[in-house]
Amino acid sequence: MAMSISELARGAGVGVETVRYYQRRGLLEDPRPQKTGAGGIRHYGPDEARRLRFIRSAQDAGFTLEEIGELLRLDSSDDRPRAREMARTRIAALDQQISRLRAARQSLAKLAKECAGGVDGPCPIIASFEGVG
Amino acid sequence: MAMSISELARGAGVGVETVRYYQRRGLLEDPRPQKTGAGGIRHYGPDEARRLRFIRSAQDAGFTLEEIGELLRLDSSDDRPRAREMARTRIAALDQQISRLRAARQSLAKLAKECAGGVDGPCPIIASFEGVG
DNA sequence: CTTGACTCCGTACTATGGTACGGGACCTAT
DNA sequence: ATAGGTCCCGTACCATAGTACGGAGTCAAG
Repeated sequence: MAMSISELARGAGVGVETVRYYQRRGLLEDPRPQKTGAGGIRHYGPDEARRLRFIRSAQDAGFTLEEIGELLRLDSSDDRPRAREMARTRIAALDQQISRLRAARQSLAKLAKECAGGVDGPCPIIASFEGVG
Repeated sequence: MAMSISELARGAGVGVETVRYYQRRGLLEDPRPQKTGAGGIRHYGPDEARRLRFIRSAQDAGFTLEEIGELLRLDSSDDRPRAREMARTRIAALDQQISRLRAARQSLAKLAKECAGGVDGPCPIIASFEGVG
């Protein structure tokens, strides 16, 4: 049940240094300040593991660590409007980004196709992107 | 026909400093080395403008500036296999990224919905992402 | 022929998200 | 009880993609 930092890290697919970085950023709590003075080895439970996985998911969703910090704070507060707003804002950004990536994919497909077509000579890489940006 | 650096930059929606940065990186040529010694004010034509727009498009497609440099070099070489390979690799990465973003969008929609549902108390932000990463 | 906008150039600084390093403490198996 | 593997801690460093700054040169208009 109680994990070491390296087990915690491995469980989320990140490095130990990354976990420690998140602690420094205040995204993960450092489970120990109340202990009797001396600095000893930390132990982590499923809560920390979930929190860490959440951080990675939220990162995949495009939130910055800064925003993730806010989300984590919201998770235990009652500010629903703020949480909804953040979600909506990010969804809009995601939709935009997804369309951009789709457009980019189109251009690349075009590039690959045109490049496969001719027999020799350079393929028109720059031209393949014309009228896209 | 001949533009100043700031016109070139504006035309691509970037800053002058960014153009100069790309020149330093070797992505845009510096139109002048062969001129008679003295360093004077550069003038840019439609070629440079297209090249700059390409850089932005390729960035949207997720290529790094390093990779864009390679693409630009490929554009005037005959290495079609390499160009196709880069395109295919990037398309695969884009497809992955698009799915990830879609999944993230799902989670966020869930978060927004659950957060809108209850009347008070915190909304389960972390829980909304469970089973996503 | 000066003023103000723009340019050039080099260097330094920024933000983001880590990654590495070195020394000491600690824990476990032999 | 000692060797090897972890852990803790602070500090430093890294890559990417710019952005800012200061001083000097240049250019067009009034």
